[in-house]
Amino acid sequence: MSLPHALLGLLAVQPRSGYELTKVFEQDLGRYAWQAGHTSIYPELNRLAESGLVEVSHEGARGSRTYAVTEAGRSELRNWLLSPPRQTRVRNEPVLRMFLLSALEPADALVVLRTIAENTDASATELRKVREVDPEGPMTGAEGFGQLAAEYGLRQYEAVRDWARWAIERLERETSARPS
Amino acid sequence: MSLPHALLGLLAVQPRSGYELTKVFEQDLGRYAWQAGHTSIYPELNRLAESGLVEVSHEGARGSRTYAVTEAGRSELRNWLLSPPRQTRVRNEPVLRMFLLSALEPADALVVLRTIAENTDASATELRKVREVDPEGPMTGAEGFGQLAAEYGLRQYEAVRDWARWAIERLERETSARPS
DNA sequence: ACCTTACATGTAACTGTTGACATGTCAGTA
DNA sequence: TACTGACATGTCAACAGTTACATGTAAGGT
Repeated sequence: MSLPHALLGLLAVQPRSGYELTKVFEQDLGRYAWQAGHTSIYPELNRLAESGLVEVSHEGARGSRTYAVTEAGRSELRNWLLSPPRQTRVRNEPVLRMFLLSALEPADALVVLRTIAENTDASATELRKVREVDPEGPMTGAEGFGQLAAEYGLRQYEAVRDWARWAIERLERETSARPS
Repeated sequence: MSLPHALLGLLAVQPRSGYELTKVFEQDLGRYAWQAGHTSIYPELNRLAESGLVEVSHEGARGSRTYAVTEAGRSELRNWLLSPPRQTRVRNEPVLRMFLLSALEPADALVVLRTIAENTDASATELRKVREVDPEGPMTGAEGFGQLAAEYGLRQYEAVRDWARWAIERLERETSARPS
């Protein structure tokens, strides 16, 4: 149940409407960290408002409501982020695929590994461009969010790519050394 | 819904009982890739057996049933692993925490980052020891599974640690450069 | 004989999430 | 004026996953 904290965190950086929050979850946040659709977000915002952790700071056109964290909400967020990282539920399909590679014959495994290496390398290259738009921008606030995220994603991609290359090399060496 | 494929993959490496599969999910697989308890595994095994993708290869003591993949199951697994990686559901609390760091004041963010850097460094050191037990073991089969997993986990930890150190450095530089 | 621990499998209620459905506003344009 | 697309929020049924409950066997120690 991290969704309330995710919302609290986003609203702590700047007040937003449910619709805007939905958009954020479609970007890097939902891509790397936590995914949520508007059908989860709107009810959760109402719950948070009821508990007094957020409040409607502005009502705009088309019935839009902009939410902002309250002091209680900011305190709850800080509490959560500074508390010991509890055990976490992992559910990562790409990683699962990597784990299951051993179940394939070496030739098939190599095909998959090469695809992984290519895709992650391409993604890393793309992210590097994004990062270079403003390489020395501030790390806190709305832009800093993107900076941290971009750098994290970049390093993730590079790590997976390098792992895939390492695995390919070992697998090739092994296959040629003792062919079945 | 990757659980059936995870089970198929594990059984493709070697036949196991539901109990043994449960144990595997408590190790690295559940730690890095996909987590599942016995209450999901047993019903799923029954479903897979009904669809003919696995079969009971042996019945042992205490009512234990050892499952093995059928040809159909092996084909389904290969299909899934070689097919284009569909979009995946991300749900990763540690990463979410990193994303939300920007919502904290720099001093608090530094505390969290230092903890992350220390923890991931410790985990990396531990994993490096595990890996060195058999650094040149085979990559396929039951042992190779562990080798790939260990290397992947190691590189993940190191990547996160390096990212945290990078973020700490930038944050410190920024804080001292223009203190609020 | 009794107790404890690990082995081994299962059901059912509850909770959380998603997908389909639903409604309405506002701006631009044909 | 009518249409289209983006904006904006919402409900509800279906489904997935977890927790708590439940049962029983085998091995080893006291």
